[in-house]
Formats: sequence, structure tokens, C-alpha cells
Amino acid sequence: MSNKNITINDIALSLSIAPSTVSRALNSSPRISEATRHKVLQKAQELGYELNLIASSLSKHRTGTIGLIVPNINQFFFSQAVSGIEAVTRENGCRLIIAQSNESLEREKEILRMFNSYRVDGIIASLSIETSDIAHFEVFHNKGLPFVLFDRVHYGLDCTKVVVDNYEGAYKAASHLIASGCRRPAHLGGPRKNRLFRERADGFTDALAKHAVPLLPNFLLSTDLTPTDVRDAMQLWMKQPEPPDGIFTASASTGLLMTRVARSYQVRVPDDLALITFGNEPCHEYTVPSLSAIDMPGYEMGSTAAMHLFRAITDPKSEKKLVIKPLQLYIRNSTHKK
Amino acid sequence: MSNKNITINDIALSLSIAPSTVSRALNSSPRISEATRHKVLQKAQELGYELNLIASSLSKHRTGTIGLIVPNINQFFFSQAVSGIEAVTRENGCRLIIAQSNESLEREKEILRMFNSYRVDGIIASLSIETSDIAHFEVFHNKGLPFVLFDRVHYGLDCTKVVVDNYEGAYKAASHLIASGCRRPAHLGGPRKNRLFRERADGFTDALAKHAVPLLPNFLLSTDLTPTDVRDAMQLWMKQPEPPDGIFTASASTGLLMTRVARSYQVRVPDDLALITFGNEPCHEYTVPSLSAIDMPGYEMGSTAAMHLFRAITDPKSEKKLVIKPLQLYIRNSTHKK
DNA sequence: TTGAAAGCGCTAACAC
DNA sequence: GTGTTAGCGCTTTCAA
Repeated sequence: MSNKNITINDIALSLSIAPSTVSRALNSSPRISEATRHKVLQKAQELGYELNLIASSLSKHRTGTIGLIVPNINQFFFSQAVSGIEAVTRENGCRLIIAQSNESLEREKEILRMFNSYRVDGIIASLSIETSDIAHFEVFHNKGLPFVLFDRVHYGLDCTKVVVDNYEGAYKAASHLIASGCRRPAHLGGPRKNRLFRERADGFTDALAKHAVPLLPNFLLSTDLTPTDVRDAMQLWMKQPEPPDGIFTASASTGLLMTRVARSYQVRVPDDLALITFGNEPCHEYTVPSLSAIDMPGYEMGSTAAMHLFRAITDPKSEKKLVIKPLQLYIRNSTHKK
Repeated sequence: MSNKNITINDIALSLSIAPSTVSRALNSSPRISEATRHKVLQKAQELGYELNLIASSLSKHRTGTIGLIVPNINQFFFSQAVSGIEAVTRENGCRLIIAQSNESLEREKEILRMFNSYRVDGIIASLSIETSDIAHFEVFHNKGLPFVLFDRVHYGLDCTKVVVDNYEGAYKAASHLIASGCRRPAHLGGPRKNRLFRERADGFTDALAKHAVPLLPNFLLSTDLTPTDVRDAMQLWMKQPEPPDGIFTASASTGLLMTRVARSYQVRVPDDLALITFGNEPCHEYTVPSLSAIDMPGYEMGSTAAMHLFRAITDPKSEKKLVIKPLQLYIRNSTHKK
């Protein structure tokens, strides 16, 4: 129980030099002789000195910590993004505080306040599904705190954003359904107040128009993408005189659930119903049939977001960009109609 | 760009009172009049004051932050545990720093040093698969830093541990295989240097012995549970004159992969081969057939671990416990032999 | 190149 | 109840 932590004063004392000299040595300042530098490092090692980041942060006015807000780390996309962000953060010698908004606006506000109290050097965020107004971000943004948004972004905030082309991805997915032989494709979409989901819906409808495939009534649904919404949607569709022969879901998890709901209706995938999702998860390989998807590059989006944040921290006047990451279509068995 | 942050001195100045009074008001100390308390709170609100946690931490000698080390947040079990830990941390008005060891001992050591520099108030950890020696933990433990380990624990560290009864769970799983009609059960196990995996292997073998089912040569494998190990194991087993008719895997992910590998051998699950895994993931419901599993209560293990950590932080002399959480057998289609 | 001293923003003795 | 003062451990002027 050698409870006490060694400080630079302890080193200074035992070497009969000034604490400031020790600090310079430890931070390999240019204004230090190689001899003392060596002496200090030696002694620090010997005494088991470890920097107190709290004290250092207080006097340096930067914490070397960045805050990350994600809706939910359980989702594969976000846990990939976290890994990408963590890697870059570490390369930059910084630390990461992760917090989950659990899709709650209130919680998001709390987290921002917490991060501010913590004096994080910058914030990376993917907005909660409830968030349509961003006044709570603007408060801190206006104080000069650097932000980067990714995936679930809001274009009203003047910061770098890392996104995918949702319209393009949805267009690809719908086109693939049509190419696979679907003539009555349907879309299970997210809330329309959310631009991201509007874009996915628009990509879907435009692809149909382009290929002269009619969009049937009730075949374009806007929901909150909950499990209940999935069941309700399927029920609605199965009641139609001619149900859909292909479904494009706006999220990965709803698509997965859809495979089971379809089975409960004795609908065969892909023969009766082709299925493709926006978002790709490991589980897509394990369903039977395996599930086609538009893959979002989570790790790359995360690492790119982090790189841009560090750029913004280093140079507050650096240009704010809109980075659009490529999407990839993964064709699996759920869209292999005979 | 009102860059400057308001401090208690600003409040003190504008109210012509002492900073310490402001501090007392803000922390609702008992030694403050209701009148000034109100006045201060009012002014703080007006000026947009936000506590500087860094400065507060430095003078209070506690940061209100706890560090969490997990091998990997992508695994469902761990992301559940994170949620449980986060919830309790929040209830206690504290913050959480999450770091992934990525199953690397080196990285684990780095993280510990980082957490120490950060002066976290306590650490919750689940050890990397490489970790068999815990000298790196003991250094900080001996300095009085409170620890709680969960799931991947090491019994050499004198701290509260939250685990499941691996032996019991494996015993249940193997017994279920036998009850389902398996006469040649096999086990794909983890590294034997790891007690957790030894216990799972032992539970398996003891269940066989108890039910007078012979353990055939090569039917008890100890591996690193990588995808390659899964394929190699299956290859080895399929080469036997009589391959296994039931497999119990020591992890959830290897079991999932096993379903696909089995399919590639034209082995029908569950008729030719029953399958059950230690660990349960959402994906288990989506495989065909759905996958039986021993479910580990991730969220509860996490929240319990956090509760014990806060107890240890509050009262350093509090008793170190070994908490054993119950396991549940989820019977699904992969073990329904006809 | 090194030292002395001030201060980051807050808390906690100790007075009054 | 409130003010005064002295730090927490480090960095950073400013001198020397």
C-alpha cells in the first residue's frame, strides 16, 4: 500500500534541481541539456513516476481527451466506428471518453454538458434518432469546441461531417432488387424528419421511377424502425391483394428481424420475397438465406472522423468538410431469385 | 465564439463574495445560508457557469471517473456489460472511460498506465485472453487503487470478482446434449492456461462421465477459438470414423461459425449434429436452425461489478467478494434431434 | 540551460 | 455563515 504517487517535486528534491527543470526534461523540451534530461528520466523510472494528467491538463488548458457520443455501441456499425476512432485517438496520444445517448435527446444534452465539464478537446458525435434540433450542440460549438459529426449528422452545424451517400446506397439497393426480378418492391423506412432516412427513401423511389417500376400504395413506409414497426409493416403488406416481392429495409436490424417475420408468414426468401438492408452486420452471413446488404464502412468513417477532429483541434481555422464514404453492395442469397 | 469559460471567481467577483462561498453554494454545503445559495445559483445560471471537473478533481483528489478495460466491445456479452456498468456509473454521478485491450497483454498494460495517469477512482476489467500473469495489475492494486474483475478474472488478484459458474454451465450444456440424444459429444474448448476455459472443459467431461457417455479420442479440443481453429477442429472431427453427433463450443462466435462450417460438410444440424454454445448472442435467433446456448447475464454482471467497485471506492476496507451469477440454458432448434 | 514564481480553477482548513 | 489562505501537481512565463 505505497499509496502516495510520485510527483515531479519528489524527483526535483532527490536530484536537487527545480521542478520546472524536471518538467522540461520529462516533456523533452528543447531548452534542456542532454545530461540533466537523462538524469531526470533515470530518476523518474527509478521512483516509478507517472504523470498526473489531471494536473497537467489544468495547467495546459487541454486534456488530451476527446468525447464520443454514439446512439448505442451494441450496433455493429457503431462499435466498428468506435474502434476506428479509438485507433486514431491513440495514435495521437489522446484518450477517448465514450458515452451512449441510447437514442435519447435528453441524454445527449446531458452528455454534452458532462463533456464540457470534463473540458474535452473535441467531440465526435452521431446524433440520436430523436435529435432534429441542435441548439444543444451549438452552445458548445460557439464557444469554440471542435466537433465532427458522422453518419447521423445535422447539416445545420458548421463542422466536418463524415457520411455515406444514403441516396446512392438506397438507389443501388432498389436497383438490385429490380435487377433480381422484383416488380413490386417495398421500402421499410425510418422517420422522415430525419434527412438520412428521407434520402434513403428518395433513392428507393427514384430507382423505381428510373426503371419504370411502379411504387404501389402503402409500399413506402416511414416508421421508427422498432421491432413492432417491422411486424406491423409486414402485416400491412401481407394484407395487400398482391404483397411485395422484394423489401429494402432502412436499417440492418430491421432486415434481420424481417427474415424471421417472413418465415412466420410462410413466405419464402428469396423466391417469394427478396430482401436487402441498408447496413451490414456479421449476422447477415448466418441467416438462411444469407442477407444482402449495403455495407457502410464503419471503421473508416470513425477513423476519418477522428482524423478530421484532430485537424480541427490543431488548427481551428481548418476547412470544414463534407466527407462522403463509399458504400458497397453485398449480394447474398436473400436476393437470388431463380 | 465567447471562448472563455466562466469560473467561480467570476461569480464571486460579480457578487462581491468569496470564491469559497461560491464553491460551497454550488456544492450545497451545509454551511451556507439559503439566501446566498440561491443568489449564487442564480448568478451561475445567468453567467452560464459550468464546473471545471479537471480543477475540481485536482483539488479533491478524486476524479469521479472509473476506467473500464474490456477485450473487445464488439462482442455482445461485453457491450451488454458496458451498458450495465455505464448505468451504475451514471447513477453514482461518475463518468466512464472505456478502453479495449483487443485481447493483447501489451495493450492492457498500456491502458492501466493511462488510467493511472488519469487518476481514475477505480478500475473494472475483464482480462485479455493473453493475460495469465497479473503483475501489471498488482502494481496499481498495491497502491490502493480499487479493482473489480468480471468474467475473465484472475484469482490471484485480491479484489471483488463477478463471474459465472463456468463448470456448471458447461455441465448443463453437455447434459443437454446427452439428453437430446447425443452419444458422441465433442467440445471445442479455449486455451487451457485460462482457468475459465479449463472449467468449461471440466464441466463437459464430468457431465459425460456422470452420464456414462464415453469421451472419444480427439473429442476434447483446446484451441485459441479463432475462425481457423473452428475449421481445423471440424476437419479433424469429420475425418474420424465416427464424427461427433453433438458439439459444445466454448464461445458464442465459434458456435455461430460452426453452423456454417457444418453446412459446408453437408452435415445436418441438428439431426446429424447437435450444437450448443457457451454464450448467447442475438444472432443465435437468426441462424437456421436457431442456436441453443448457455446465456451469460452480461448487463447484470456489469452492473454488479460497478456496484461493487463503488462500494470499494467508498469503503476501501469493504469485503472482497466472489459473486457468481446464474446461467441460463436457452434451448433452441440446434439441439432438437428427432 | 536552469531556477523562481505565478497560476490553472477548484476545495478545504482555519479563522472570524 | 463567510472570508482568507494555502494548496492539488503541473506548466510557463520571466529572470538569471
